[in-house]
Formats: sequence, C-alpha cells, structure tokens
Amino acid sequence: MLDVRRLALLAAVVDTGSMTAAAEQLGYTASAVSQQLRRLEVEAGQPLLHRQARGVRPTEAGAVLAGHARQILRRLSAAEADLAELAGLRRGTIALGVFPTVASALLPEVVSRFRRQYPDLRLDVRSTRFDELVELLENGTVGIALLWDYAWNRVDVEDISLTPLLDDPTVLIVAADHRLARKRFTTMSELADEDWIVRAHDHPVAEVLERSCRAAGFTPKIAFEANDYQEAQAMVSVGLGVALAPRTAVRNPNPDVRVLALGTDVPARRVLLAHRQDRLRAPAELAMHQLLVDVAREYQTRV
Amino acid sequence: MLDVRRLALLAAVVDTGSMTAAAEQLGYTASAVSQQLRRLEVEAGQPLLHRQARGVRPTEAGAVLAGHARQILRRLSAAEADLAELAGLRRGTIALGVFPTVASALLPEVVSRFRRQYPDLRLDVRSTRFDELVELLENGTVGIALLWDYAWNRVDVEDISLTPLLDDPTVLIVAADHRLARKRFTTMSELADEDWIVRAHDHPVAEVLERSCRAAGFTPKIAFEANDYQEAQAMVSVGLGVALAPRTAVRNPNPDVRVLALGTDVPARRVLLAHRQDRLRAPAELAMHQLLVDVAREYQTRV
DNA sequence: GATACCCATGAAGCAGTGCTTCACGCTCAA
DNA sequence: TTGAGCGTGAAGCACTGCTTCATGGGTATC
Repeated sequence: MLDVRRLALLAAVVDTGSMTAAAEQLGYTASAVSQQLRRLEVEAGQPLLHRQARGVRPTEAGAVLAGHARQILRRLSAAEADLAELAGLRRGTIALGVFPTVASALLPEVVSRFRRQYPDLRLDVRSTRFDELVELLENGTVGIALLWDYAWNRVDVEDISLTPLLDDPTVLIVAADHRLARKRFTTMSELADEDWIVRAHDHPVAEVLERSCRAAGFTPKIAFEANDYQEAQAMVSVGLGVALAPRTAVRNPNPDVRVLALGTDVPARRVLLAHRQDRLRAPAELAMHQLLVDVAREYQTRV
Repeated sequence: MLDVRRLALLAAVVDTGSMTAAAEQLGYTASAVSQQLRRLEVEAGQPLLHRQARGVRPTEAGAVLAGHARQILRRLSAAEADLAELAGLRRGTIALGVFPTVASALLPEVVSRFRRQYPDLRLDVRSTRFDELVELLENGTVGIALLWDYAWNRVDVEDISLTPLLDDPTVLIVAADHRLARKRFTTMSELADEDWIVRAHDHPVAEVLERSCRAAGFTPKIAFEANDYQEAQAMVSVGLGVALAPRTAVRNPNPDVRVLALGTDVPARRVLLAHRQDRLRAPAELAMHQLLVDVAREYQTRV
C-alpha cells in the first residue's frame, strides 16, 4: 500500500512547485521531504518529479499520483470533520434506555430539553424492564440506561458505571374517600388493618411492602396483584385496598386516589444513571449524561 | 491527520466483525490490531468499536469512519493501478526529440513500430536543432532525444546519459552527369579540383569538409552555402558543385544526383540516444529507448 | 456443570523508520 | 564573485509499530 503521508508530501510539493516550500508548509525540513519523495518514487517504480534548477515539476506519473493524493486528503479531511461533528454534538445518535415509571416522570422534560439543546442529534428512547435494560447497555444498543434499586439489593454489574440520580421515596396511595385521604402524611403503623394492592410477578415494590410492614410489626393482607401502577391506582380508587408506590410512579395520580408521604422509615427507591465503563465515551452520551443529571437534580428539588 | 493504515485496520475489523479475523486477513497478530485500534480511538476522541463477547461491532463513529476508510482504500488502489498502467505501458506519454536528418531516415520505422507495439501510449515527437534538444532534455520536456556528434567534438553534457545508436558515414553527392557519377566509391584526393556546396551557418558538416580536404592535402573551393541537404542536393544536381553529407541525410536522394561512399578516412557522424541520468526512468522512456536501439541496429545492418 | 476454545487485551522488547542536524554542490541573481 | 535558494546525502536519535508471551472473560460443547 502506498504511504499516504508520502502522497500528501507529493501533493504539497506539486502544489508549491518546490520541496523546500512544501517542507516549510508542512513543518518538516527540506531533507526529510527529499528523502520521503525519493522513497515514494521507489515505491511507485518510476520517477515522480523532474528535478530542476529552481524547484521541481511533476512527471506524468507524479501528476497522476498527486491527483489521487488530493482526493485521498479530501476524504481524510471529511472523515475528521465527521468525527468533529460527532464530537461537537452537531451530529450523532444517542440511545437511552428507561423503565416505565421514570419514563413518564422525567422523560418529557429530558426529551424536550435535549431537542432544544442538541437539535442535530437523534434521540432513541427505549422503555423496558430492568434486566433487559442491563442487556441493552451491555451489548451497546443503548449508551445510557436509567436503572433503579433499593438499599437491600443494590445494582452491581461488572463494567457498568452508576451515577445516582434521584431518591424516589415510597408513598401511600389511598382512595379519595379513604379515612386517611385528607392527610398528607402517615406512617406504616397506621396501616396494619388495611387491605393491600401489590404489583404482580414478584415486583420489588412487593418487597418494600413486606419489609415496611414487618418493621411496623404486622403482616399485610394482599387483596389484589396489579400489573402496573395505573391498574393499582384503579383498584385503590374503588376501595379494594391501599398501595405503596414510588412517588415518581404517581406524579399524575388517578383523580379518585390520594397520595400520602410515609417518611424515611419506608425504603426509598434510588434511580441511577448507568453506562458502560469505557475509557472513551461517545460525546453524545456524555451530553445526555449531563442533561439527565441536571434534570434529575431539578426534579428532586422541585418536588 | 488520521493514520490511514489504522483506518484500513478499522475497515477490515468492521467488515469481518472481529479483530482476530482482521488480523489474520492482514497478516498481523490480534494484539497488534487491538493496539492500533485503541490508538485510533484516541485519535478519533471517541470509541469506534463496541467490544462484545464474540468479536466487536462498530459504534456510530466507527461506522462513519470505516465508510471513509473504504473510500480512501479504493482511491489508493486506483492510484496503484494507475502506476501499474504507466509501468505496464498501457498508458502514458513519451516525448521524443529528434533532428531533421535522422527524423526522416529513422523515424517512420520507429513511429510505426511504436504504434503497433504500444497502442495505448501517446507519442510526441519534436524535431529541432541540437542545442534546443539538449535544453528540452534537461528541462524534461522530452524524455529521450537523438543527438549527433563527430569525433573531434564529442557530446558531453552533465547528467545526460548517451548511447551510440548509429555510425553515419559521410558520403559524397555529385550530379547525375558528373564524371564520377557512375562510381560507387571515391576518395577525397580525387576531389581536389571540385567546387563545393556546404551547409550555411557554420554547420558541422563544413568542418567535416575542412578536415577531410586538409587531410587529403588541398583546400576546398566553396561555391554555395545551402540551408539544408535538400537545397544542397538541388545545387549539386544542376552542377554547381559537389557536396558532403551524412548518409542518413540522403536516404532518398534527389533523382538528379548520385551518392558515393568515401571510406573511413572521412569522419563519420555518430548518432546518439540521450536521456537524463535518473535513478529511475519512466517506463515509457525505457520502452522507447529499447525500440530506438533495435531500429538503429537494423538500419545499420540493412544499409 | 466442567472444560476447552475463541477473542480481546496488556507488558516487554526489538527492529525499522522517519525525522533532525550538519554539510555539500548546484544555479541564479545581484 | 558572492550570497541566497534549492535539492541531496550521511549520521544519529527517538518513536512507533510489530511480535511474543501471558491473562481473563465469555461461549460452546460434551
């Protein structure tokens, strides 16, 4: 393969008409240019320059080669420009993985701000469940994923770097006509006699309920297993029971339910920003990372 | 400037989907490929590959860069192909400088044979006088020039390499009704009383006459100074005198003159092939060089 | 579920190469 | 004649790109 740096030298020499001028332009000594061009001629198997008293002139082969060299240099510049665009966030794609509750709470703000700030970047958002998020992250389908955990079961995945974004306290959902509906705050010990709505499929919030009730000295009576928090709220609203939920899951509650704070003795969910532990991260990823941190901080203080 | 060899590696890795495969394909170790790609990522300022359990996958930047790399490699191949075409005489130009007498004698055969043998090469022929030929040669306008000299005034130009092509003996031209017209051969001593036609402008053939006459013990009487050998023959044909000429100059003599050999005591013109003393010569030049040597040898033996 | 293979990676070391410095010869212009 | 501009060459130095050897994670195979 012809040496492209030598081709670049040739092009410069042909353009300037002199080795010395080309050397100066490119920051070399004239000797270096002379030696490299000599080598290029050997590679090419034919003379590329006519040496004259005042500078040099390309031979036919030299002119042909210099033409190709210019094309190649153009391409190289284009490649570098593309990299700069990707780095400068004037181009590129960021894929973000989220889970449903945070998606509805945080994402609208994130997306609109991202669109405003980086109008040329493409944003792909995927909402799915925890274990698939980790998989997407690991195989590179998404660059950043939002995860969550509880104190007794911290996320710990090899080569995944985590940044806590939010503390998402657990709240109580009761029907609008529930005896506690007028209160803004209660404790688990007030709830020993309630019927409970939980998430189905061993959802972690079930464990929150378990632990909180045990700490308060009772065992919850399970009345219904809901598939998501919308369903849970619906059941609560018709008086089937009360439910626990992360606060972000009930940002826009069903009008027939009320949300009560429970204090710090009930475990809070932690929302995390996760990304692969690369030496280098794609610039668009870094941008999204920062944006998420900002939005989460504002969200946290706003509530 | 991005390193093109690394780009080539990237393209190969992206194509094969694995560093090991790319390494094997290109004759490197996997370690070398890994190290170079790591460097390329640093140069690019962003990750180019997602490392997976089974091989690697390009990131967005990696895919973009690999695309450019493929274009650049294509160009490089094209450049090499062009060089090969020039070297393989399937393309190119050869410029040849000649002087009039040899042009009419040797060139028809040279041109027709060159056209047949190298139909894709372009042939430029320039016919001019000696000193301009040397200049054309030195500034590269022609790659090969035919020159001539006599024993007492050998061509010796710095950096010009010479190959003798022909010995071009001096012949005598007499009118068809001249007393010697029936002979095929004579000597200078027979010609002491003749009137002489010479070339004007101190043409070297005048010196041939001078020296030959002096050697034969007489001083020539100059009757006319001709501007070229056609004119000289015309003057001879009407009986104005006799003339000396290189044999190649009278290959197709005026029908009213006769040409006589003079033997070796009259100086012969030497026809030379001249080219710049390059380490490397353009392939088309080499081809023309060989062709001229061949044609000259045949011409020499044929006469 | 244990084992062997595949793949990427890292450290150490060696050879080639690309550069600089210094010196020289040539040509052209003052 | 001299000096500036240009190309070239020898010597030497530092870098870099490669290899070898060793390691660790992940997958497929039995």
